[in-house]
Parts: sequence; structure tokens; C-alpha cells
Amino acid sequence: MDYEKLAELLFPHIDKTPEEIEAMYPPRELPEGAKVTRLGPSPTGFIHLGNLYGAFVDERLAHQSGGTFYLRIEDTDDKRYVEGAVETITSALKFFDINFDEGAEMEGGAYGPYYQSQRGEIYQTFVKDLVKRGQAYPCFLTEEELAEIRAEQEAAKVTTGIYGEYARCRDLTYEEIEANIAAGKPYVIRIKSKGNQVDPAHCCHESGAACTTRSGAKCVNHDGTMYIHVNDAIRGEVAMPANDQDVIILKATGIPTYHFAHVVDDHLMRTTHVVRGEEWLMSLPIHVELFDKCGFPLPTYCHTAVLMKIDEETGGKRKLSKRKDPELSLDYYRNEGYHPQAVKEYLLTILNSNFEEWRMANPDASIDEFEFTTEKMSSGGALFDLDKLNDVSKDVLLKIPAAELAEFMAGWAAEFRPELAPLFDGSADASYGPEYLAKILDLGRDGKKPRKDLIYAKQIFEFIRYFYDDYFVIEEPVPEEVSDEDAREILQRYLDSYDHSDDQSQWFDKIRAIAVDLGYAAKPKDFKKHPEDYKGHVGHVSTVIRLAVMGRTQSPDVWEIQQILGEERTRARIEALLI
RNA sequence: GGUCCUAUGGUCAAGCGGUCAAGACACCGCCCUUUCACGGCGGUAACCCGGGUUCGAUUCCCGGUAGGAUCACCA
Repeated sequence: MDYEKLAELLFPHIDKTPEEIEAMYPPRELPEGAKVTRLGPSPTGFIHLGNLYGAFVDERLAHQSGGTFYLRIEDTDDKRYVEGAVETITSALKFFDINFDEGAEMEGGAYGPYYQSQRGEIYQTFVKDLVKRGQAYPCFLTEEELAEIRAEQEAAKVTTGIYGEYARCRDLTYEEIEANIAAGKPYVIRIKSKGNQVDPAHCCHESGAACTTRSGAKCVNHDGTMYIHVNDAIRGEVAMPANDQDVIILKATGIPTYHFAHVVDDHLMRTTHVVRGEEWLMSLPIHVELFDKCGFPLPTYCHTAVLMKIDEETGGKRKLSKRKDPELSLDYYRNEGYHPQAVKEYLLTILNSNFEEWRMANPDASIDEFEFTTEKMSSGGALFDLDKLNDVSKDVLLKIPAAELAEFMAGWAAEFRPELAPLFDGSADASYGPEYLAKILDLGRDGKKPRKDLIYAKQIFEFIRYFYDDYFVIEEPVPEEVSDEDAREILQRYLDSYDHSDDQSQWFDKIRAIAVDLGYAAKPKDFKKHPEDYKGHVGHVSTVIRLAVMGRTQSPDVWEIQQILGEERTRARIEALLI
């Protein structure tokens, strides 16, 4: 077979050589040890927590080392394309403060184009070269034939796929190929796998001995099968049988498969670390063989664990699914109003096992100061824990200044709860507004033991809504220790003695006086000791007031709340109950 | 089914041949307290099973079991 001639027959329009392409993508000029990472989403328009998890690893690895993090759109499957998807992806990541240095939709970047759909000529140049070297061939197998082969293999209980004797098109003559093409038969290009049987010419055959492949992976024989050993930055050395499938590298459309695009792009774009989900681990042998055949060095792989959750139905662990689990969608967190910092910080706690420890030792340090390492990543799938997220969020929000939080709340409302927006920007009522909101959010946050009530925007609004008249309602009944008559009496006396300028202790002294006067213990302890002597205690009395002003029995300090509400609103709420 | 990954309390996790097996979240109790939160103190709770190797295995090896991943002209 004249491979040179075959290559020309297949790719007459390709006139560049791999060397010429290679020259267009010179090694990057970066400091020693700098890592180059990339995010390669397919433009389905859906970005989920797993993407963010991975993107975060990419971003940290690159930016921590003075390297480059770029965005490459893997749109080799035209069926999947969704309009505006790239914008969705970049804006979602930007929301979480994850930014690219170069790539799709960005100015500059010497390693583009960053859309795989625009790199056809590049891939074909390398495919043509492979054909020319007898390492790849056209395959005319139809869907029916493929199904037939598969059925045959299943019946014989052997591994399915196109390999060895099943690779029927492998040894087609030039004339046969030419005739097929002339007849207009569609075809794909497959690699001619070297197989995984022991090959003394290529590999070690002394038991246990290993040799290094061109790409840098090691291979060693196991019981007649060649195994490849690759060092994964997260998992350590992983071993699996070498690839023996004549995998497709170019589809009938002339577009490469993920496998081939990955190899060519990550090589040309000089990616040093390939971060991707565990679901790719099994195709590693294919990639090793591809890197080998192309003569490219292997990048460092970082196969991240899959995020899991407990399935309500079965009670078992399972991979988060975008269909069943709304919390997987990044939109869920934006919708609930989680602060991006909180999500990031939580992600970091499941990403690096020593992060929490570091955070406790450095409560005020920026995340950027934490030294993130792939070695500290867990290789098992972590369960997503909403409780933990909430806990982390409380601490994160505590460190954000109230004014900034108010802004965040307003932004959230504008996007997800438009009816609340006028409330927060003051356009509904001049006495409300950003400053009012900031004061509310700052309530009880000062001092040595600040409150940690705030978790996410939706929850925060629920927590503070009584500050806004339109959302103020009496939600609970008065405590059973207090009769209706007493309740009325308490409120009447409270209103009569109310002086907005009282300080906190003057204010509480008055409540205490009312309590004692009506037969309630001045101190809860007295009541506990001699419950028979009292109707209740001062706590019950203040609950009545709390209920009148806040509408609920539980809230932060009443005096402080009243100071924010202002005298007018405070009096009005009590008066409303005395009518 | 083949192959690969994983296996410490309910969850996330330290551990890397000798520990009374850390810590965090959640949960429970007590204290603080006019409620709630915060905070403090304390508590319940774990090395999947079976073989080895070893003076000694949670830790190393083998087997089993369980969970997960993957077997496309999808990425």
C-alpha cells in the first residue's frame, strides 16, 4: 500500500505539514513551573457545579503558578450547539470570579482559534500525516455492519468494538478504497492501533520490567497484555490495559472526535495540565496511544472525582444528575442568592482536604493565599452537603461589609425577585433604601460574638422581611403564659412609656417594671424556681412586644430593631394592635 | 459482563506499621441569655469482610463484598 498516495486521495485539499502547524504554536514563554490549563466545555448552554468545580481547579493551578488559563470551546458535535452558550458559560464563571486569560470570545491569544469547529484544517493535517505514515485508515463500515459486528461480539462474549480481526477495513487495498470513495460511500478515519498484546519490539517483555512510550507513559506486560501506567496528579499512578481499539479520530463529516481534538489541541496550545472528570479516566489509554502516534509528550492528567449525592429513593450514593438535581445547576445558587464567595469557599473545602484547617488558622486571608495542590485532592466522589455549604456561607457573609451585602441583595432581587427591587433601592419608599438595608444586615454583627444569621439572599429576605411594612405580618400567637388581657395591657403600658431615645438598659428597665407590675418575674430564674408565684417572666412579656413589632417570637434584639425601624413605625405597629 | 477507580462516625475528612483513631458539619445535653442566633463546655457516633506479611495492622499484599465510572461517528 502506498500510504502517501492514500493520504493524497483522502486529503487532497490539505497542503500544510505538521511541522508547519507546529511552528505556528511555539512553546509558551512562561516562568519555570508555570502551569497551562484550560476549560473545554461543549456549548450546550448548561453549566453545572461539576464544571465550576473543575474550572476552579484549572484556575487555581494556572494562576497560582503564574501560568495561563484559557477557554476552548469543544463544539465538534454540531448537534449539541446552543445559541449564546459561550456567553452563558463565561458569565457564570465570572460571577464566581473565575476568569480566563485567553480563549474564545477574548481579544488576543496566540494559540487560537479557540473553537474546535474552526480548527478543521489543523486536525486534518495531522490525520493526513497519520495516514501517510500508515497509522490511520479510512473505514467504510455502515451502521448496520457495526451493529452486526457488535451482535457477533456480544454473542461470543468478547470485547465489543473495532479491533483486531473486526477491523475489516484495515487492510483494504488502495483500489478498494478509491472505488468506495468514487461510489460516494461515507467513511471515517480510524487509527491503526498497535493493540495491547505483548509486543517485544515495542515494549519490555521481561516480567515486571517497564519501558517508556514516546509520549512519556510507561508500559509493562501483565499476563500477555500490555498495560500502560500513567501518573495522575490526583490519583497517583494508574494502570490499565493499553488501547487496542481502532478508534475513530475523524468522523464522516471531517470533524474530529473528542479524543483526537484533545490530543492535537492540548499539544498545540501547550496545555501542561489536563483537568477533567473521572469519567474520562477510561479513555486514557486511547489518548496515550494517540499522543504516542503523533509523537507528542503527554500532559499531566488530573482526573477529578465526581460529585455525588444521596438518592432519596434508593438511599445510595449516586452521581449528581442534571435532570434530577436542581442544586447541580449553577443557576440554583444564584437563584437562592448564595454569595459566590461562599460557594467558592465551600468548593475549596471539598476540593482540598487541608483547606478548612488553613482557613481556621487564617480567618481573614484571601483564598488566593491558600496553596492549592492536586495531591490534597480526594479521588473518591464527595457528597454534596448543603448543610456544610450553609455553615461556610455564614462565616463568609460575616466578613463581607454590610453595605456590600446590601448591594449584593439588591443585585439578587433585581435579577430574581424584581418585586423586591424597589424595596432595596429606596424607590418604593424613601425611608427604605440601601442604607436602611445595610443597617438591617449589620444588626448584631459587631462585637466579639457576632450573629451569624445570614446565609443566602432568599433566606436573608425571609429573615428580615418584617422590617418592610408590606411584608410584615403577625406570624405567631402570644405565649400561653400571657392572657389576652395582659397582652393588651403590656402593649398599652409599653406604648405609653415608650421613649425612642432611651438607651438599651433604660428601655429594658421599663419592660421589667411592666412585667413586675403585672405579676411576672423580673428574672427568668426566679420564675423557674417558683413558678407558682408568677404568671410568667419578663421574657414572656418581651415576647409580646417582640410579636407586636416583629410579628414573630424569635428575632435579634428588639431595642436595636426598633432603632432601625424608627419611632414612627414602631409606634404604629403597636397602636395597630390596640385598636 | 470486561476494565478502571474508591472504601475511616449520618456527611466531609486527617492518618501513611505501634495513636485512648484528629478536626469540621449535622445531631444531643449543659452554660451564657428577655427570644433566637452567636459563643463556651461536654456527649453519641467510624477503620466493609476474610485471608496473609509482621513482634504488631486502619495503614502493606491477595481475595471477596459494596459503591462509583466507563465500554458511541457525545463530549
